Amino acid sequence: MGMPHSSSLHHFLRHVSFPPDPHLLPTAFKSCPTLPLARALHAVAEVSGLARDPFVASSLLHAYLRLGTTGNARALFDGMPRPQRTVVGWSALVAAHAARGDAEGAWRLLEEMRRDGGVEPNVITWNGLVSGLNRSGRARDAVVALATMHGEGLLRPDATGVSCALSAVGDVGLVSVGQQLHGYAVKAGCRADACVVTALIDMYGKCGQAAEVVRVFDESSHMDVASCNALIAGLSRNAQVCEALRLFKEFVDRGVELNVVSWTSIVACCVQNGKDLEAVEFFREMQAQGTEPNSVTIPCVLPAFANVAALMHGRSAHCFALRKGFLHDVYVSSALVDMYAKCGRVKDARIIFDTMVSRNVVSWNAMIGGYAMYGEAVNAVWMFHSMLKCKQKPDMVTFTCLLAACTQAGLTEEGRHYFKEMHNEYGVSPRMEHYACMVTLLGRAGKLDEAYDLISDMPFEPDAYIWGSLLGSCRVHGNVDLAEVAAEKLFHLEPENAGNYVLLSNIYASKKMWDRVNRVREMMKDVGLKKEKGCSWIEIKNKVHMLLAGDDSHPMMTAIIEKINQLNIQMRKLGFVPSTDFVLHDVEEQEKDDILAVHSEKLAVALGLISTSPGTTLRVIKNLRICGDCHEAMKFISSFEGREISVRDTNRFHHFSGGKCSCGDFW
DNA sequence: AAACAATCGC
Repeated sequence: MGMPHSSSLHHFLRHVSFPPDPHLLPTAFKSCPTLPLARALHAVAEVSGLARDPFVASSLLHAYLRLGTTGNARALFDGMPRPQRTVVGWSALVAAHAARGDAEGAWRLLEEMRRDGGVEPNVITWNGLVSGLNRSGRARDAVVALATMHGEGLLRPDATGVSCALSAVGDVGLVSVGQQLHGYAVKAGCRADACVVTALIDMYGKCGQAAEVVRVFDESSHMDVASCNALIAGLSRNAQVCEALRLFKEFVDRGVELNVVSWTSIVACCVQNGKDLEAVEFFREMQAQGTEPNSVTIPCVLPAFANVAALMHGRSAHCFALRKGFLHDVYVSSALVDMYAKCGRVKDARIIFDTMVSRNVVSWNAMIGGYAMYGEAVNAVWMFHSMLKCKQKPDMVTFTCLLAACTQAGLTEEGRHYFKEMHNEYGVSPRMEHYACMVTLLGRAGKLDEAYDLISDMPFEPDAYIWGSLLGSCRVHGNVDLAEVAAEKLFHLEPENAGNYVLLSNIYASKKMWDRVNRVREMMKDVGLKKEKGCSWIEIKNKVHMLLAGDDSHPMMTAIIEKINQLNIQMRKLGFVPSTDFVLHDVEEQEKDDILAVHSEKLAVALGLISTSPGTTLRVIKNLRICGDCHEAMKFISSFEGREISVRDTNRFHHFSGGKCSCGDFW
């Protein structure tokens, strides 16, 4: 219990008198800022005999509930004479239990008020129950309450009740119940209520009904900012990012009074749909037009900075959060931990983590995942054990991060151990991503048969990622038989993924099985292939640059290409031989200009080299895994340019320095 | 007596 905010304390003190006054006390309780003060004032009321006054008792009951003690409230309520224990008091108690996530306690109270109190719950009791359960994250219980209420013929809620109910239904994803409520709202005549419109949009959005989201919005007559915001969020949830952007611009043009939620929503929308640079731009724009970010905006925008390695942007968000006192917010600090880790500053991530006032499972996972990205498995394992010591229960993401750390560092035994333990000790059933980690872990250790057995014993159908991992390991260890099994599955699961054909063909080539190499090439011609475009980001002087493989639209492209040619000459002199293993990878690009076939990370590094002063560390982020050829090249470049170069790919960090990589060529 | 829109980690 901290010190009350001085202005609320002053406000409160205006209503305290001595001797206590029966008309003043209820006002005092209404504005009472802390529990100890409420208890003290309760004692005063008790001694003076004013506690028996129904208004005094009722206001004290609500003060106790507002300040979070159901125990004191209940004791007070039980001490009240029976006629004073009305549906109002019972409803408040039910709502308070529900709001704390205590669904069982709320149901027990509901029973008790009927049986012992002889009081029937009304619509407000039910609304309080549904909305409380929903707000405390127990949407499922809220829908059960809703169904019970319906079963008892009590479903006559007003606009507020319908809004609460829709919110709960949306969280559970029960579109049919949502439609019934929609119909009810029309009949009850609250369909046009602003809260109901917003709640309907929200519900349809959460239930995956994008068309309904737009329809409800279009049918609403006035431009309510909350419903505009719900529309953006609903479209974002359903991957309709272009439509969301279009409508947001329209809101701006039509002069809708956008608020901080609107701007935060569009930032979140961009981040959730892979438009990180656009998110950064909206974040800038919101501040330019005078809307200050709040403690929700910061964790929304930080993943965008993290995804494009915008360390400077991330740092200024950190400073802003510090100035505004947002660092106490676990969402803000957890997002900062992740941002620093992903921007190459795992030590700074750790400092944030260590100074956090409260941590949840997400904070721990961000830190463990951070160490995993750096291949620092020892630290990841140490964090995991600290987490257990701090009584924080691990969840499935924890084990994904932990197993990934073991995989990156080649800790085969430890990985096996935690995979067994996650289910046996912590009751977390392994899911696809855990099996994928294990297949990679075993595959890298050369235990291909064991990896295959694990896949065969999986309780659900393995996905392409699993088979892809096995195929990759077969490439490393030259296992043709298992490679063919894996490739067969992959050609079925994702026939258009060029990488699988390339891998199998490379395996055949390494065994000099040329007829099979040709057969795979024929297959590649028959199916329309899709290759994900390589894309890299680098932050130079507070600006993030995006470089695309095979795209020469960057304004500095001529200088970049010149630098790459110069690097190639120097590398050859130092004995660099382009790896033949990756040649087929670029087979389609052969006809194009050689320069356009340069991978995006090389373009980013070349741009970094020519745009920063000597010795500056270069931080590059890439959307795919770094290829072996680029990996070798980076080692050479770090050596003769005297630069630290860090490349974060989809898997982990590669920190190149003095001709060596932090991954030890193991990745 | 109660209420709608935006948030962190795979």
